[in-house]
Amino acid sequence: MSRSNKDRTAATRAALLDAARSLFVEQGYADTGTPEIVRRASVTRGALYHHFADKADLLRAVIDREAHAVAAAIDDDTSDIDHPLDALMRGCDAYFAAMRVAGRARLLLLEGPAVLGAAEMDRIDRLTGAAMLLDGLRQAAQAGALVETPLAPLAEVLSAAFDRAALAIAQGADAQPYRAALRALLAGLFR
Amino acid sequence: MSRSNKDRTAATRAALLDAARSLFVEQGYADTGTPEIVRRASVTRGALYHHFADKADLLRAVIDREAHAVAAAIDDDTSDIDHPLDALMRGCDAYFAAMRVAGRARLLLLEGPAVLGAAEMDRIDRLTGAAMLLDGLRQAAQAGALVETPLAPLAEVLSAAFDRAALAIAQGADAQPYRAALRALLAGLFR
DNA sequence: ACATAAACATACACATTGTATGTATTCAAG
DNA sequence: CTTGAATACATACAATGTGTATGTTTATGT
Repeated sequence: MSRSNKDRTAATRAALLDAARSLFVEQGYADTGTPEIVRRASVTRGALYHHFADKADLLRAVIDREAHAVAAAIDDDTSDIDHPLDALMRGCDAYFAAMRVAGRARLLLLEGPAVLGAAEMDRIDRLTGAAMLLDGLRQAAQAGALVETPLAPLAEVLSAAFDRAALAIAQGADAQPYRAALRALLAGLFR
Repeated sequence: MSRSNKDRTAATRAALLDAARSLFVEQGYADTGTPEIVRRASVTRGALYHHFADKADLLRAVIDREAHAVAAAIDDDTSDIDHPLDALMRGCDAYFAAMRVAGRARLLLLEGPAVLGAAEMDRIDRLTGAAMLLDGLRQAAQAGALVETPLAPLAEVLSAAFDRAALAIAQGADAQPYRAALRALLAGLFR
């Protein structure tokens, strides 16, 4: 039987993304070789380098997929809430839940920044988690409920605080204290 | 002339640390080979592997030195302040100043976590910047001036917020807005 | 002075990356 | 339905880097 080119490409790319994701999570990006990846994906290195520019480009694709999944999860949980502080705190919980998916924290918070650089990760973040946080803050500010301070940098550093908590939780820490700490931070911004 | 073994070791290690630091900053850890490092340090790869277990161990040594420099700088600037919030805000400024040293942010906040792992970086952090932040919060709490919340996780996520700001500033962003955002965060914790 | 150990230097085995080149499969046009 | 072109791979290769094993020199303690 013969598959269309579109199907072949989709299948091969998916196999590579899945194999790469699992290996990057198990062993880290640097300690995973392309021979190992293609073996697990049941394709050849030729296929890999046909679909991706290099190993880093493969990681970027893996991370893109992961970031969009997180954004979608948060979006689902916060779309129908009106009070700004409530929405922020719900978003906070949704983010933690989404980041519990095995390996996600490592990919998005450790390997990504180091391999792709902080600038590229910022670009990805802006399409996903950080954007929602900034939105939430904007709405709160319009309601006049927020302290005076530039919002974009505030969202950025808050986002980093969330990230750190997510990483700690992903590595086995108890979620409750972090949840409390972040809620205290958010609440402190309201007046 | 003959140098003592202690002197030889010190000189060789210093040359390797300096060469590695500059190259890691210029090109990143992954894109810097040991042949290039030893060339710049005017030693051989044999010397490198005599003093360090592997390439990652060399990075750890570089980062250790960097972290201690940051801690010392903060300590200098905050040792003689009594009001807790003042001390925290001064510590904040001292941290930003220390992190402006070229390459420091990249080493401590990008390469370190990825190569050495979050756990190892936590261990290093606890000896340096994060420890001082936790101390400051503890003093504030004892003065009864802080909101109710577990201090260790709070210090951890706050530390991450500082890190993110330092990274942005190191990459050319204006420091003022970040300073304002972090001060707003700190101030919000006091009642 | 001599044995020992530390501090290098050299050579090598192995793995990995990206590329270049070759082949098979699909697609588009006539 | 055939044919040329493009896409999707597969294979082979060159270059480079890592860690280790082994050799050599220099200091150290007795």
